[in-house]
Amino acid sequence: MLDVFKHSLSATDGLPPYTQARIIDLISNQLIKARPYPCLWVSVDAPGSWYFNEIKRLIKRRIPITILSVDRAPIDEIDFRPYASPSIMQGLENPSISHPFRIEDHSIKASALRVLRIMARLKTAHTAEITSLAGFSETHVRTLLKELKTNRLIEWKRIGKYDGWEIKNKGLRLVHLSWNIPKGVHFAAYRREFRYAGERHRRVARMWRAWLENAYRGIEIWESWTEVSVRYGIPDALAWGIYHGREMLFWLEVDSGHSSRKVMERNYRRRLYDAYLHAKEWGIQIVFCIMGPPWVVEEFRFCIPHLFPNLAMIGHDWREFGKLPVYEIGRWQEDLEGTQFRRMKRSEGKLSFDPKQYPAKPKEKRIKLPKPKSIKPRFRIESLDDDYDGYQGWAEREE
DNA sequence: AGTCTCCAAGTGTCCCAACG
DNA sequence: CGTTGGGACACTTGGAGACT
Repeated sequence: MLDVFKHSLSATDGLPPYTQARIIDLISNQLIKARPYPCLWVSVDAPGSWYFNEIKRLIKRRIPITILSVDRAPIDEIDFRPYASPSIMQGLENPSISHPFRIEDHSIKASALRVLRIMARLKTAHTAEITSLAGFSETHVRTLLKELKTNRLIEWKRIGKYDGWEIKNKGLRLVHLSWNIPKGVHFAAYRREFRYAGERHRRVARMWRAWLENAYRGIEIWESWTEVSVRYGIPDALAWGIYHGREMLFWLEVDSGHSSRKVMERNYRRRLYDAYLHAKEWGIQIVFCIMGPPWVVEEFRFCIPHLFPNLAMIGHDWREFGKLPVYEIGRWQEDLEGTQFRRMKRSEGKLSFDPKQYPAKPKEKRIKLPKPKSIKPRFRIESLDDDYDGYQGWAEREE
């Protein structure tokens, strides 16, 4: 007799598809240990097609698994892959993971949990950043944060230059529970972000959602994540939603400009090609945005190997929040001339500082390291497996 | 100057009961 | 039987004030 277990997830859980896929793998591993012939039914609640397709692509199939949208149930064994024996359907009456998370069992509102989940990925953050990622109003997020603080799930403390929020262990445990992370496994995916490197870089990436909503009227962002792996490259931020009735991805790279042009060129050629492959694979359009100081944005045009049919490339001054150039698929657009800073510069004459006369720093030295554990190359190109082992390494070191 | 907090009022949606 | 409107709820908007 075989067993079918059900695992439900939603795109609004605060995790990108890659991380959800890792959870599914962890659950599979757990089931292998617990049962002789387990099968897994994964129920995915997500709009559009990209999220669903990514989950499907990213999971490892160690046991028979079926991935279905939330409104469907497996009908028979051929829904599973690899194939399961027909007898599994006997267990399908009311299958589930041992104790699936139900929010009603906990004294927390759905909106507060959403904020807490975001905190779990960020670890420490300022209110504006959480607001942007949550997609709620600022005041509402504030009240939610206050509630979370009263429940001792997060705390108010000094983060860098200003005060901010940090998730506590209790909060982390609740979030892990809410994601149905099996007990006893190392799951430190929330440490995707480096903590002390590049204040501004991190800030811009976390504000990506709010930035887009400000710049493009009528855009609907479903979710936005920072430092997310999409197999092909790791965008600093990735927003997913619809614009003009079309499902799209908005890929952000923030570049503070501390690398040589050669390194820049090599990195962006690779990254643009990655984005192109991803867009092609899923038949969607991607807007690839570079943000940084003006000279970096200007330099970017020389890093474009050629124009891509499903990729719009835009560049913008990272000091000017809430604005972006109008994009056009298959083209490169920047709006440096239109920014308040450029106008100012022109009226004042030449800048006294010309970054181009200074030698470029090697890439590895661009991150300041107050703590040794924040060592993390900014642009890593490695396989998924390496990446995942990385998580575990981090988790072990910190626990 | 840039943040965060508190407060009051306003919008939009859903449910349900009363009314024509 | 359909519609109407009150209440609850979740969230937004805007403004005053305080902290650093």
